[in-house]
Amino acid sequence: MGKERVSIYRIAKEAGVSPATVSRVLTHSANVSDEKRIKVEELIQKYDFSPNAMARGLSSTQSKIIGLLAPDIRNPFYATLAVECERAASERGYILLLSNSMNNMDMEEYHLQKMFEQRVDALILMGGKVDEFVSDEEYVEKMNQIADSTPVVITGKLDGSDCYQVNIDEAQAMDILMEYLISNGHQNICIMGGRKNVNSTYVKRIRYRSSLRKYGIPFRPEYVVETQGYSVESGLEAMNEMFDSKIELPSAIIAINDFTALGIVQSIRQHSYRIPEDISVASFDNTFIADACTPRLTSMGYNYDKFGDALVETAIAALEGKSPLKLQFIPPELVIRESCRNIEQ
Amino acid sequence: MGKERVSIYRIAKEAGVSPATVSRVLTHSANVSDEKRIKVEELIQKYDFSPNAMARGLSSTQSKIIGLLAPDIRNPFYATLAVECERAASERGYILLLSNSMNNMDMEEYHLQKMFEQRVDALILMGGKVDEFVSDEEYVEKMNQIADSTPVVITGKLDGSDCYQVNIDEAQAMDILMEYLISNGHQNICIMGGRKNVNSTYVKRIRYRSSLRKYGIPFRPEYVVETQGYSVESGLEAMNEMFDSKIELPSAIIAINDFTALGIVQSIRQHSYRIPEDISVASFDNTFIADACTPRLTSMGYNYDKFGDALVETAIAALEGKSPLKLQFIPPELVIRESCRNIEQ
DNA sequence: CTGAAAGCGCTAACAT
DNA sequence: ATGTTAGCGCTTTCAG
Repeated sequence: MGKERVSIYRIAKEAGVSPATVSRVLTHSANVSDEKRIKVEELIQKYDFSPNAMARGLSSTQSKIIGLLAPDIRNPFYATLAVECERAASERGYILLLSNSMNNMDMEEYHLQKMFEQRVDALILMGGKVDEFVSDEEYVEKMNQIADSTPVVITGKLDGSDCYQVNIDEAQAMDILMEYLISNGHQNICIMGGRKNVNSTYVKRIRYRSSLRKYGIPFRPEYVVETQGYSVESGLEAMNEMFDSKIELPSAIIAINDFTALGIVQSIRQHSYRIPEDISVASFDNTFIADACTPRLTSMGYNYDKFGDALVETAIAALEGKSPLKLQFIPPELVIRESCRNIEQ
Repeated sequence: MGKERVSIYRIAKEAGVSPATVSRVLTHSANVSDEKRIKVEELIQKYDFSPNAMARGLSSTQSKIIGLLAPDIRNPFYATLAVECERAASERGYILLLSNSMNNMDMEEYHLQKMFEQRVDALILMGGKVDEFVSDEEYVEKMNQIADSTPVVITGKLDGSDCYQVNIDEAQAMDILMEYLISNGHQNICIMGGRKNVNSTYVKRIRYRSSLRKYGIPFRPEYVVETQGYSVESGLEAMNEMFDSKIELPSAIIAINDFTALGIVQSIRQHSYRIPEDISVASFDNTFIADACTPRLTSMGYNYDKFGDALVETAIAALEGKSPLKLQFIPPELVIRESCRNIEQ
């Protein structure tokens, strides 16, 4: 370690070329004679040299970093998406800088700040503030300010913002799920979990009602159950309350996500009902939870790998000055397992 | 955007001071007269200026980034640990650069390379190669090479390496769990899941046997069940095989982790046995899975937030030239839920 | 306490 | 095809 750190200067001197030439072979940005190129490559090999990303970024004014701000990767939905974004970014020569906002404004701001300091080339935002039904004005203003210098791609919605949006087609997802349940003879269908001020939840409820209308099934307000959280516990408590109330039990329950479904399943089992014999349960997201649950959950899934691709591709297209679509939808897919039954037979 | 980007020069000029002075107020690295400091701070506020981390890093030769290489954050164990490391790093002014190796050597190398290019100040490695019982010689050599210039902290083991280690005390964890089961009357205890060439698994098996010996319980080799993976499916298959074989069913099963436990629970239920009435199940890691399972799983947990602190603190101490402990252990804690019963009554 | 100036390691014109 | 020369935006001696 007493040695001079190796830089392109060191390589250049030893190879008898200029630093610029070393840079050229490093970036393939221009032709270099075979002779010199090979010489330089040998030295690079010899010293196991790799260029300093900070210097490169400073000089090129491109960090080759994409920032990804998620609410909490302990939620498998975000973990899966994050992993796919990382893959997509790597495939395109970018690094993913992942942070968790923990659903906390201060944290969110802190990480946004740090990402800005790193001069990330683009920003991907998911969940949290960008998923609220009524967009926070100040927040929108701040995002627009960022979007002014850095492309911002969001999963969710942010009214009046300059951001690119790549969203799950929640509407279609709910339509498909409702059709599946109704065609299996269900009429008393409950949608359980979530807050109406969360956009994705709002959209699902809207489509739930329009599906009912389409099939001529009367809407029962008590079958739309709001919960504060999107957790296992939320589902458990909501379902317990339904048992405690005198509400007629639905034949099928749509959980707002896999976590909530898990809680609902627990409650149902604790009350000695069987799934799907007595009650059918379906959910959204199709994380590994759906597959790990007993019985395995029928769930609306998304092609996460395409989702990651779309997010990252949009970000990169935007930062390269191309104009990607402002709004894209990821098609949902119904994954049928053992938690729903046909009640007509 | 036609405007000159704001840098410390812009601030300096407008404040009538030198760039060095702006830098000083930014870093609090030296005293600046109140008058000038306030003037500068006002301008910083006005332009919403934040320093370019690449320039700062290049100049100071400190990136203030800690790299964290995990196998796969879709596994809640790693997700939890990653979140805690991120928190710990943030609290100390560092950024966490998280990547997933996906249990793939090429990916691991790729991300290690990228982290090196970013000149991360320290590296935290978990799972994968650093958890193999027989350490890969070439890998050790490479890690030592990295450790030569960058502190490396690992969770796991790497024989003959210069790395710092922060490990779960697997031995104590197994001892506690065995004592709990045995004191609840269990004699036929099975340990299911994992590969013996994974260090953490190896240690658990060793202590399993020594616990048996301590309590004078005969060792039955058929009660040590190896699986290739650490997944739900691994557990399901292993338990199914046990049912298919003519082996006497154990009264308690220790799963190598929560995932495997989940699979085991599924298999047991499919075979119409009850938990814990017929068979007790316990596991390691105490992720949210243990709490979400039905019945809720008794599991050996760790204080993840202390774990994250230890990892990050060790990394930072090392990079600051202090000499943290080379080897530290995180104490385990038994979380008792409803999946094990006392069979003596 | 403050400013001038020299880098940090690379890329990107601009020459040649 | 290759070398020279400026920077990129900050920190850090070194003077004063």
